[in-house]
Amino acid sequence: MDLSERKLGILKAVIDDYIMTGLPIGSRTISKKHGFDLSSATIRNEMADLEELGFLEQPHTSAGRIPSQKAYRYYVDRLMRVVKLSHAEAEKIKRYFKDRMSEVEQVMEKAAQALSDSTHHISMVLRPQLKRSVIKRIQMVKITERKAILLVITNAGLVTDTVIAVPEGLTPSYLEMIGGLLTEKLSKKTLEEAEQDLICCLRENIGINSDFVSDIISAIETSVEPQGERGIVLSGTQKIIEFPEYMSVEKARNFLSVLETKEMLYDMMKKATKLEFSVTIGQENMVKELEDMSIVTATYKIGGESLGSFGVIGPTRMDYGKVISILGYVSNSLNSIFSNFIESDD
Amino acid sequence: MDLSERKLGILKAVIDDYIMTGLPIGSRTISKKHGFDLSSATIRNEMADLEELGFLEQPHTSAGRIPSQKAYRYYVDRLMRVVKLSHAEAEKIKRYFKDRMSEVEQVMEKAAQALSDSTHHISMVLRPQLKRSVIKRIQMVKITERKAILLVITNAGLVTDTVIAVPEGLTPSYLEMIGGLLTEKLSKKTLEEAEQDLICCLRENIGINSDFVSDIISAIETSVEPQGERGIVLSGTQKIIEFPEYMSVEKARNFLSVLETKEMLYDMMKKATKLEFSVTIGQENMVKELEDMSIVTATYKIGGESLGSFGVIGPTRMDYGKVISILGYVSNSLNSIFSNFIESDD
DNA sequence: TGTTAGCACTCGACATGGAAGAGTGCTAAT
DNA sequence: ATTAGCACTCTTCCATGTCGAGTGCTAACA
Repeated sequence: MDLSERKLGILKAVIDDYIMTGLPIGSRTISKKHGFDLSSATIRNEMADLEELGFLEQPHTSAGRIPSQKAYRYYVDRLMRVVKLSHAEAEKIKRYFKDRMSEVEQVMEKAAQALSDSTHHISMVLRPQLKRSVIKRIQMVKITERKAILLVITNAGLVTDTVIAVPEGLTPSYLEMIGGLLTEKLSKKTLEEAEQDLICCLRENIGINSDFVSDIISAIETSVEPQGERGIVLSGTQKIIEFPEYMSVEKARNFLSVLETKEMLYDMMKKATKLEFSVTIGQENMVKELEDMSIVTATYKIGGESLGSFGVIGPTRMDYGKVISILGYVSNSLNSIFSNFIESDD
Repeated sequence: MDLSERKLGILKAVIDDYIMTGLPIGSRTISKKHGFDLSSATIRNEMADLEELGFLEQPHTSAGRIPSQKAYRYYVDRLMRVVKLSHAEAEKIKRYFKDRMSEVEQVMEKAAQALSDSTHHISMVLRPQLKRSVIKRIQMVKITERKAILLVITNAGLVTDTVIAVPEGLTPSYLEMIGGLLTEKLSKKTLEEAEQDLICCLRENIGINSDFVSDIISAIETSVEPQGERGIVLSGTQKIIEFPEYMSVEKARNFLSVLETKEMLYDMMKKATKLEFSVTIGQENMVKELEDMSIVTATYKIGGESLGSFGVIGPTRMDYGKVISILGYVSNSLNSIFSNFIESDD
């Protein structure tokens, strides 16, 4: 699996060039553009070797070569240089985050926009996985005769709020009392634990109108894990038409239908929450519809813990180096924004 | 401008057929498919007349004819039959609204999805224009040491909630007091009036930390009218690739850039709030990038007043009859959902 | 007078067939 | 080990020809 210095150089040249142009690269191009002091014939021999090793492919007999998936993998693992962002690019991203933001929703949206705008790929941002964050308080505020807002406040400084219906005639102080009860039962627990508790043993302990209680419970539950559609934010789906690889309407449609359901992406992103960076190239993702797409992800932290991930999805021919450096930059931005959400425990 | 019965029939046949197939219609097709007892030659003569009158156009000499914008206008105003939705179609829409929903955001999203799914066009839903709804109460709830949630409760039963920063050391009861003060000053006023008041004469009246007060004010202001991006929900933008008229990448891109900025759409939708239904065909919309798109809108009511509009945008070749009946159905659905948001004034 | 049949004509869609150009593999010379 | 040269392959592009759909016009018909 060890390639000669020269083969490495040629492989890198082919990949770099292909990432830029999207066109198969011929031996002549390489001997000219990239200062190798070798004739095209020599390069040809080397390229033939690389093809035999599975790093290059020919779309047809007399076209140039294009990198294989194996080549991209090798590139990402060993050849790639993660470039530092230019000042202009960094500024462009900063601009998205310049408003002071106090709501997760808004931050996610901005992040998604910044990503797709900078990378020119479709971006995905996973909502924070709050399961492991700890409840500080639960509070209910009556807003009209029959409605209240349920606030769940966690140590991550994040709040989820849901409007719930309340039986007529409940006094505000009564609601407050229930809030107090819930806080007492559930505070110091993670949302995940709380969910368990809610299901099994809360109903009995609070001897009130049971319809109301189950409303509250389901509200807390959905706030813990907003599923599928609401769990992931996409941006820049329009970008696909810019990629020649999706000119075939058939493919484009298939791909879009995957994006629309989101389930698949949601699962992937959730797994990716464990790794600081991940790069999944082509068929590595095991999903047929995405077999010539790559997915690059990174994570963000809230209170020191990786609670969510985000990334981009695009054709395997992707400028991995640049994408990764952009993700890194956004990751830092998110971390610092979210750190403002947190307050030291009292 | 009065056409003979026969010309009318032929015109309708051409439009109906073109809406279905997207292909130019020849005289033969019409004499065969649509039970006219006339030969193709006769139809040809009539079509030549219709072309002279500006209702039909020929893409090139020996193709069939396609309807002109004028024809669509005529069709919508006089020829079209608004078909009743089939049971299956109605059910399909109902399914989107089956969950009990308590938040405007969610309703809008579902409505947009239902629309784009049923019409196969891009759909747009305008957030309720709350300016004219009346404030009932303003309340602040402290959630952490330095944060509070600001709740604005209106007679439309709608709540906007924003997280705001509070100076350290403010007691909950103090916040409650400020809430009470604001309620006293602003309740019974429309949000629009309230905005005026806030700007000119509130600062002096409440002699507190002025940074904090202006935070509150700007939070209320943005809750009154979430501009541009946040004021309109789009769905189904992916649909464009399904339309042959957008195969030219250049056009598609232009169109998408209009959608992305949203400003234009926002203005249109806002104007449309005044009319129960509106149909804007092709160049009637005065926007160059949308010159071969049509926009059909309807409105929804909250508490008897038209507070928002929604609609679809698609190629002029659009099944207007069906689209309008779908909009009608969705309008009813929204009205009944929102009526649950309201509670009788006390 | 309105309708129809017939015919020449036009134009796009599609298939066919070189010619040009890019790139390759192989061989022989350096 | 490298390179120049050459035959070969395959795509792209353009010109050409054919087919079919549709038209407009004229003459005949009811």
